[in-house]
Amino acid sequence: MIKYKPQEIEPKWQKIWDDQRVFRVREDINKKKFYGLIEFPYPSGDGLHTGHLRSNTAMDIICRKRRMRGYNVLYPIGFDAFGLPTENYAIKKKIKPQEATAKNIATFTKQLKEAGFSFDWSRSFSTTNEEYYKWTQWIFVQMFKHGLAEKKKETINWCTSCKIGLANEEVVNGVCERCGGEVVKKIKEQWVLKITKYADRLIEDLDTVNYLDRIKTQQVNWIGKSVGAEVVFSVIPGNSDINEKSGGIPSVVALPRDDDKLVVFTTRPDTLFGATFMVVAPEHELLTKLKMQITNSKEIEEYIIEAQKKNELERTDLNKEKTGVELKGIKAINPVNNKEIPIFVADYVMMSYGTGAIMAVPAHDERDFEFAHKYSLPVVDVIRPVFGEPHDDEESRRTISAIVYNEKDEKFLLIKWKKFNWIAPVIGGIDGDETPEQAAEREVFEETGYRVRALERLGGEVESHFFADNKNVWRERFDQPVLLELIDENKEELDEAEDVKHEVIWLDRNEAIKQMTHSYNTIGIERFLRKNYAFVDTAFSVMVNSEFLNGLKPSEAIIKMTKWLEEKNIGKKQIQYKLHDWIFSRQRYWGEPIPMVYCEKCAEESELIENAIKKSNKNCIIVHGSNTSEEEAKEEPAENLRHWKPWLKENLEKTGIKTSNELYPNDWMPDYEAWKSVFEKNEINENTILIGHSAGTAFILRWLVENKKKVGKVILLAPSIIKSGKYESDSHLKDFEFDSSLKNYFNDLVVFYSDNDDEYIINSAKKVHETLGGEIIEFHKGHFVFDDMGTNEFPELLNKIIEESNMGEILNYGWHVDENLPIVLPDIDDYLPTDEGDSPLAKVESWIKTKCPVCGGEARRETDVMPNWAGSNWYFIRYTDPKNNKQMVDPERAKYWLPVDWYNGGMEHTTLHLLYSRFVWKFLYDIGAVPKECGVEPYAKRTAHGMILGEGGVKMSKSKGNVINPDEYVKKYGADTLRIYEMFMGPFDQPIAWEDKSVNGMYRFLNRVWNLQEKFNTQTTEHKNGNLEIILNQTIKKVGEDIEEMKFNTAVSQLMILLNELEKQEEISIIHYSLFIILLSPFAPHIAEELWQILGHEKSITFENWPEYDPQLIQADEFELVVQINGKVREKILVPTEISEAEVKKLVLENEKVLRWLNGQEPKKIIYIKGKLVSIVL
RNA sequence: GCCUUGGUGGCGGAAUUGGUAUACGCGCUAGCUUCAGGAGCUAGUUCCAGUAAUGGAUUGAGGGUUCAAAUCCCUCCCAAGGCACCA
Repeated sequence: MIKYKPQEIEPKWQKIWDDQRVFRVREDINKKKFYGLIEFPYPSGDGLHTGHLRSNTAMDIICRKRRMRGYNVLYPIGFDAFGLPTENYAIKKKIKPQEATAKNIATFTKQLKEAGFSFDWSRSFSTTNEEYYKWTQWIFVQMFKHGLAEKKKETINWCTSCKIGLANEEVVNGVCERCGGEVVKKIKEQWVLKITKYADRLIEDLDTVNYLDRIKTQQVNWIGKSVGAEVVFSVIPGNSDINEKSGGIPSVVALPRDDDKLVVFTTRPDTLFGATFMVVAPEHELLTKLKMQITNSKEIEEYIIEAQKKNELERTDLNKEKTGVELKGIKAINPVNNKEIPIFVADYVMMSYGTGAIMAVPAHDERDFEFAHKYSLPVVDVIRPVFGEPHDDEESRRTISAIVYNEKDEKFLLIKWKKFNWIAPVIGGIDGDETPEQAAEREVFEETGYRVRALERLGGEVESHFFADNKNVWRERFDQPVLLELIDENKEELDEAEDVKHEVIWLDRNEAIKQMTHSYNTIGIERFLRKNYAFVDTAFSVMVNSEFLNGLKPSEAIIKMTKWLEEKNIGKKQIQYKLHDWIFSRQRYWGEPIPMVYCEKCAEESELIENAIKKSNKNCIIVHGSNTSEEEAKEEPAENLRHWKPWLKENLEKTGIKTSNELYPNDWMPDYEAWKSVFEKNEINENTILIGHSAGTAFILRWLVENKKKVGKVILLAPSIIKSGKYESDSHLKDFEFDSSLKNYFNDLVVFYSDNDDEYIINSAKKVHETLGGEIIEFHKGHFVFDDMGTNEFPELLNKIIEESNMGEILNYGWHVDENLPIVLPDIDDYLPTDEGDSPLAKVESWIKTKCPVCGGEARRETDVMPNWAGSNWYFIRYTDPKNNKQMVDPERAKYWLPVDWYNGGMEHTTLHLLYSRFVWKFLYDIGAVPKECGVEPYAKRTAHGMILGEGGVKMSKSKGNVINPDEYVKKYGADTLRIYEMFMGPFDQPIAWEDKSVNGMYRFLNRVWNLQEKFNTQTTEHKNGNLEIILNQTIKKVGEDIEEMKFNTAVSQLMILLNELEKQEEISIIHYSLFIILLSPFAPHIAEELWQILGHEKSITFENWPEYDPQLIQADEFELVVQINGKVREKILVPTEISEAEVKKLVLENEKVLRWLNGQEPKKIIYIKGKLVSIVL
């Protein structure tokens, strides 16, 4: 027998797999498919690292097992090659990023092939291929067309050393995640993808997938949905002396102006009565808007500057004390009780969450309490903890509990009741008009003889209901905890009566809480110890000091208050997300160009629209009518309506307007009756915008007259049916007066028409304008005509009108899509960004200059390039059809392979990459680019592997010099050894340290497998060895199950157990030997193939059947019965598996050793656990 | 502070539907083999006491439930990773 030489075997088999195309797959509807995916690597200059190998090996094992199970397995690989590291590497080495990428991909390819992964290499691509990024750009274009991409000014994190903008997620501890450089705030125009519109679905659809729980949790936490209410506070001019006036009648009576409002978001509207002040973020607009009213604006300005400095330098210093400044000269009105409360600016409130302003409820929010404590602001309790249940005839009492703390020895003063064995603080009733503080001082002196001084109240009152043994009555107690200090340590003599009842004890913090006999008495000390007097728990509590909420549980109060706010029109239910829209661009070179051009002329024109519909920010209803008569309708090409109808429906639904088929009762005619039902279904008031197109304008006008409703704004797009003073009459439209009286039904009118419409439309538009006034806007060719819905701009524009009517600003006007994809990244020589931080592409004038696709005038290309997330969030789709140059993917191929059945990758990618790619998938699904059959989620299952750490458990890094280079190990031991080691080293999902010594053990294992050939005997066919048979079957079971659960370490150990058993045999049969090799083959494919060939097989082992175990043969016919006496193992007896309980008991009680332990005693109890043990209790 | 994961021999770890704690591997010890070995084979290896039989202890700490706890419950400590004033 020759020696095991992996260096010879492995290249041999890698070549055979390649030459014979063993792992290439095709769609085959007769076979069950399995799509296994690993994160495609970033081909860095450092080469493949051990982490890639671990993840890839794991999925390789799963895929190889699936093939043996008869699945059609797609296991693809590619390269995520755009990005800064390569760009920097190229600059450093003075080569082009294109060259660096090509070189790195070649290295990675070689390394991956040497590891023996069963990839289908024919489907491989790099994100930098033009044929690939053409579609990445296409996806961006689709997003833009659907209003999900927008270029807008954003305060971004700017890395001063990389000269790129970073997403919030990429700033770690105030420095750049990548280079560690300083990060500053900078306002830049950025492309932003509106992932927040998908926030809800990104949470909800998690129910449909099989992800590790911690991955799901991470996704949910990252999105950070909270439900609460938006509440509007009025702002009025006000006296600045808060202490005098707080809670009183407003000092200056002034009607709140429309602008003077402060909107807050709160998850706890139930606590509104406890809101005693407000806080705005330093960036809040109120500060500039009311600058003239604020009397101390200079002080405020200084504070803001101070806060900004902090933001830049030590944003992460969270232990810093809260600071803030009151805005003097203005006040807010708490809308629930009309009380005047002060407003502060403080940097503990963030502009990026909610509305950038809060109502502060110091009694029930730790941060607000801290702030209130520091600035001596009033604290109003609105939630009171309750212990026990109310009881009939209970006696009510107001009490104090005195928390006396001695700082010197850190002990609390408690008293021990001799008769009842109670330990409690001093508790006593409040007499007459005593304050709780006075009562506490008096009670402590009376009961203990110590003279004490009250310091402060520890939160609010605590309600409890209990039976008072000492007085023999039911009690209801409202107890105010008060913190006190000793004046001195002298103790006066007590009355004998008091002394007999109880004794004084001093206990430290742990003992005090532990020894106190009643839970409702510990709350004072707990509040003191936590330095947190704010009460936040809501499990057992009721609302107090809250008028109509009093007596309710907080959870009920939230609902009631939200309803109340809505009725009074001062607030509404609101959902907030932590998730931020995805800031998309990078200002460097090595990425996909963003296929957009900017045309100044178009932008100017679009500003007109912006101005026209600005400020109208509520309901928006679009009424479309296409043709005025059936004859005319029939002339319209059917193609138009096929595009138009679904598009209109979809867009209307996005605005929240419900649509149904009745909108178009027949294929041709818009129907006024149907539109009426739409009007009726929607609340229409002065905030409503009605947009009518073509014949739809008539429906609007008619409806307004019929219903005498006033609306905010009417926008008429290309009105085409108004004729000389009367409305056109036909079978669908009644006559109605078209005159200036219509003006009474709207606040504002805008009429749009475009210059390429026929005279009829132009005249109609002018007629409307003459009669009703309003603004009239003419557009150049291209707008508002929908002869080809797929490419026309009208949908885009309408989208914006819809959207901006709800959102406010419009910034994307002037941006047009360049449809000539791919927009190829030009070859340049100077890779340095400009001083303003723009992409080096900004210097390539010849590339930038282009024609406006809409007006044909001069326009400029976008010079930002996409971040590397862009290419990596849809690559798994492309694997199913990588060579398609007509579509992103062929729907039929997508239907067969997608969704991905199992996706494994690093924990570091389970937040952003996963979230972004799920978002992109959902979008592609919505627009039909991914067929509906593929489902709403891209990955059916997602798992994560632990990181491999360097020797000794520290992170691997080049600077530490502890990076493991897989090449060395492949050379020395072979890939099989490396694969087995990486699987065996520890639990797959946990981080684990590399241990060089252990690798050799795996090599030894494979050597022993190899040497087993010596014992193999073809003559031996049936080798019925009981024990071997059992271990073999156990191994088939365990290895199979463990692979599914990714418990590769125990699968390998089971293979070792089987090997140990095989080695004990004199001779090994062909069955045993073959099965062992098959079980081993997913882990160590090369050696398995070689041994398989030595056995005389001509075909690859890849498609051999994975074995089934025999359940009968898993258990031996005898087992070792463990005998426990009083819980200790005292004896083990070999008994037959089928032994009965009676026999066991008999056998055990006859056992010599057991008798010795029993020592004549009669067992109280004997418990028999079948097949395991017997437990004797004495 | 919050979230997640984890804490078991000298080391990586196994066992968590409560039922023999320490499987498997590394390392170590002794012996065999070999000219030699950072090779191979055999035996041993949780700790303490004992030549041994055997006994006792032991799963981060403490408490509880149970005939029985690494596993379930409570309190606390430690480590790694993530988030970070989220209203």
